[in-house]
Amino acid sequence: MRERLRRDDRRFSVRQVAVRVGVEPAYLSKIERDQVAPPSEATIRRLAEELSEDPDVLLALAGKVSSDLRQIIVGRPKLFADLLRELKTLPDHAIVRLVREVRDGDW
Amino acid sequence: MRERLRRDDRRFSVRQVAVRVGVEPAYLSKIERDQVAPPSEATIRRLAEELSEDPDVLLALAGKVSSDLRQIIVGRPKLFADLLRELKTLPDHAIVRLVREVRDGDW
DNA sequence: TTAATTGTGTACTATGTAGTACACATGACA
DNA sequence: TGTCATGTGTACTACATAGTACACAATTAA
Repeated sequence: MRERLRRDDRRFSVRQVAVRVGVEPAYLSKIERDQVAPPSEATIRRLAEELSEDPDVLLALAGKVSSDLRQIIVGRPKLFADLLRELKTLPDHAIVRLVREVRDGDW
Repeated sequence: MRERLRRDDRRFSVRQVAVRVGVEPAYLSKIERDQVAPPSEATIRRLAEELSEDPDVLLALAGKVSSDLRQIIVGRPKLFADLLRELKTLPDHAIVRLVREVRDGDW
C-alpha cells in the first residue's frame, strides 16, 4: 500500500512514513516484508491513518481484531458468539443487507 | 464456579481440578484470586470443559475472544466490524431474535 | 494422633511481543 | 563527483505471557 502511494509522492518512502508513524525505518521495512510479527494495534492504527486505509482491514491483515469490537463481544459473549457462528457461512450481500435492516428498521 | 461444584463433590478441589486441567495447583489458585493474568485460551477451554461452563463465557471473563470468532471477523473485517458496531447498543432480545431469524429464514 | 490433603506464598523461567539503534551498500541528484 | 536519501541486515532490549517447582501452615480423615 505504501509503495503504491509512493509512486507519485516522494513523501511515502519507508523512512518518512516511519518517522510520521513513530517507528524506526528498519522496523517498518521488516513489517512490510513480514520479517517480524505484526506491530501492535496502536501502531497499526497510526499506519492506517497515514496510508488512508481502513483500520479494521489493516488489523485483519495482522490477524487482529479491533479492541472495541473485542469489548462488544466480551460484554455479551454468548449472544455474539452465536450470531457470528451463524453468519459465518452467509454470503457478503446477506450480511450487508442485515446491517442495513438493523440500521433502518425499528430494532 | 469451582467452589460451588466442590461443595458436594470432593473431586473439585483446587488440586484435583488443576491436575485434570493440566496446570500446577498453585497456579490455578492464583487464577481464581486474580493474582495472575488470565491463562491462555487453551487452558481456559480445558477449565471450561472441566467445570461444564460455556467456553465463550469463561474466555470473556478473561477479556478474550475465541480464536474461531476472531477468524470469522478477520476474514471479512469491514462487514463484521460494521455489523457489531451497529448491534452494540441493541438489547439482548433483539439480537436473539436476529440469530433466530437468520437461522430459520432463507438467508 | 498421625497421615494425608488442602490452599497458597515465594522464587524462578522460557517464549513471545514490540520494538530500538546502528551500520552499510545502493541509487538518485545537483 | 561528492553528497544525500533510500531500503535493509544485524544485534540488542524491555516488558508481557504463561506458566513450573517447592515449601509450608492449616485442615481433614483414618
